[in-house]
Amino acid sequence: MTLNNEQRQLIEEFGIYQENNGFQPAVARVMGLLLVSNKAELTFEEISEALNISKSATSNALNMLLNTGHIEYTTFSGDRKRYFRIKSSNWREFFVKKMEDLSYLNGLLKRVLEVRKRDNPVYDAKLNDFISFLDYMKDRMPSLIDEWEKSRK
Amino acid sequence: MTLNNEQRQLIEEFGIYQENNGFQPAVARVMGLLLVSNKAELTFEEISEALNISKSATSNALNMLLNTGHIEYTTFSGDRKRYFRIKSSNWREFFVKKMEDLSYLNGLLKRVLEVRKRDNPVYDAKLNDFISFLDYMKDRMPSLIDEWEKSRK
DNA sequence: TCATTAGTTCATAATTTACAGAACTAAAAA
DNA sequence: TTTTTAGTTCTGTAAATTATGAACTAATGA
Repeated sequence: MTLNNEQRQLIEEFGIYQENNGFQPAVARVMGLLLVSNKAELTFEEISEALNISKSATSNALNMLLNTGHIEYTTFSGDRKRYFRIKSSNWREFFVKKMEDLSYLNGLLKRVLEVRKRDNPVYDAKLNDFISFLDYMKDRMPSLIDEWEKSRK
Repeated sequence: MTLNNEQRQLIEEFGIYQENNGFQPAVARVMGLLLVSNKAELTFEEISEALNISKSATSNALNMLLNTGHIEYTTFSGDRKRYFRIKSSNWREFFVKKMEDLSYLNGLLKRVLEVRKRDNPVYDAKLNDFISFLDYMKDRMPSLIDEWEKSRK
């Protein structure tokens, strides 16, 4: 597990990005490492050593990432180790989750409109604008993905 | 400042949503209150009392939200109080920020491709897919917003 | 000029989080 | 059968976060 300085730097930057997305620091670093490393698959030990985190932190991080479907592992017969890698199918899911998040927000905002009673209708109108915008986005998203796929061919 | 149970509930749910977006609990509740309250504009005191948070927590939350451009206030002559409200222009900015966030991620991923040296080209291919997808999204977003605006008329 | 109001700042307390280290377990190897 | 390996779980704690309350400030009003 040799990492050059650029790789180490990138792991940190990606780590901070994912911390801001609500991941624990060590978990975020593991994702960064699996993304940036020259080897696609790394063992428990390699991860623990490369990132200088304890076995318990490594265990915790890997299990969290397994549970949330961010990583997976393969095994080889006659080798007790597991080889962890980023679940590559996950990019699409990641984006879908971002959209679902907006969808959840939109649900909250619709309830806000139902619950509050404002004298000045301008406020409700503005909020309605945003709600309609989010609805529109959600609507268009599938065809947008479609178009992208076609444009690739 | 009377809030019914639905409103209180919604403030909490919106609060948790915004906590997950990186806001402090009290800050998130202040946003929720300003969104859900029947009055569009609330004073320092009303906010502090409605949410049952100390003056210092209120001061801190309001200044944070002012600094980050999430709220604004008006004043009335002969009245020393400030009347805080959500900056309504901000919905658009909120969405733009989400997109910028994806754009930042995309920048990181492009650097990942440059830095790592994978034997199996399939991994790079998959990552390239995602990068190209994000690029495509960023490209299409302005015209999508355009279309939405036209569809409103 | 003194009191009040509206809000800020500071020290500190309470809570949460994030991780290390050690003891442990279960399977495989010797 | 004992040892090694690969990882888990549990306990303690350092550090960070978040909020409180009290003291303070600056402006207004009486």
